[in-house]
Amino acid sequence: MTTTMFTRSVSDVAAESGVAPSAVRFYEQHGVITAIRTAGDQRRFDESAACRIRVAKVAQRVGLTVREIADIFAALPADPQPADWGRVATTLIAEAESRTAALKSYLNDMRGSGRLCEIDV
Amino acid sequence: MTTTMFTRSVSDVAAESGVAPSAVRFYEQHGVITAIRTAGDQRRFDESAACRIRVAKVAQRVGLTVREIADIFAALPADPQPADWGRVATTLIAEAESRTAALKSYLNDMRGSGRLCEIDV
DNA sequence: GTGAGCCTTCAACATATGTTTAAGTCAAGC
DNA sequence: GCTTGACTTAAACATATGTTGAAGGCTCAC
Repeated sequence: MTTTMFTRSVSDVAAESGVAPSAVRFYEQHGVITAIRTAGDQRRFDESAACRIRVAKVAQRVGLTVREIADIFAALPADPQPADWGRVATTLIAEAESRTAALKSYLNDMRGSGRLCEIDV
Repeated sequence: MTTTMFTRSVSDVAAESGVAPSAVRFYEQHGVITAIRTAGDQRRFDESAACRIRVAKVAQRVGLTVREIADIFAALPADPQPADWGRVATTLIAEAESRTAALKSYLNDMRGSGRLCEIDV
């Protein structure tokens, strides 16, 4: 069993995930990623950090807030396994589809409802 | 043919759409809705204003910005007809589904790509 | 053990999305 | 004609999502 290695610095994770170092610190402050500290108080991340950030950026595009994403990621254990990521993926997709369904439903209802925002296909 | 009537005040539209009067002014500033002015410089909206706002609120939930929504609504003529709303609805749904597809695609790709964010179903 | 290049925190700034408040205008009923 | 209530603009405030800059500390390769 390999112990989780917290070897990445802020700039490592920034480079791996394609965001600015300031964003990496921001995501840590808001619980999207977590870090341990070195004796000299520097952050060290494990390999899942860059992954969490990349997923978070895509999730933000479907309307999820950083807080909501952090809440969903709370289900990920330390050293997440593929199955853990799978459950998170399912949750994220369900949320995105739910919001799209709400949009479709609202737009569809417009068609039916009297003179209220009449709509046609 | 009925000429479009700009009869609603800010508070009328706020009540009809379920947002605060300040939000109605905000959406006008950002092009989500448009108004004419009375001789006394007060805003008057047509019946589509409350509808635009309600649709905008649902669209924001799938990640569209106010700017993006205003751009999509730019396709609506004065006194929009059901068919006009239908085209806007199609555009909004396509955008929402595109973003959800991007999320799914990204999460799905994670599964395949080596040791990069391994994921399993 | 030292210098270059990271890292730290904190505060200010920037943009998006609004709300609140202040000071003043306008319309309508009494 | 005066009061009342809704309207106007402008600025300040609030939250979310970051970026930038200053002042200083840590690490690693040499």
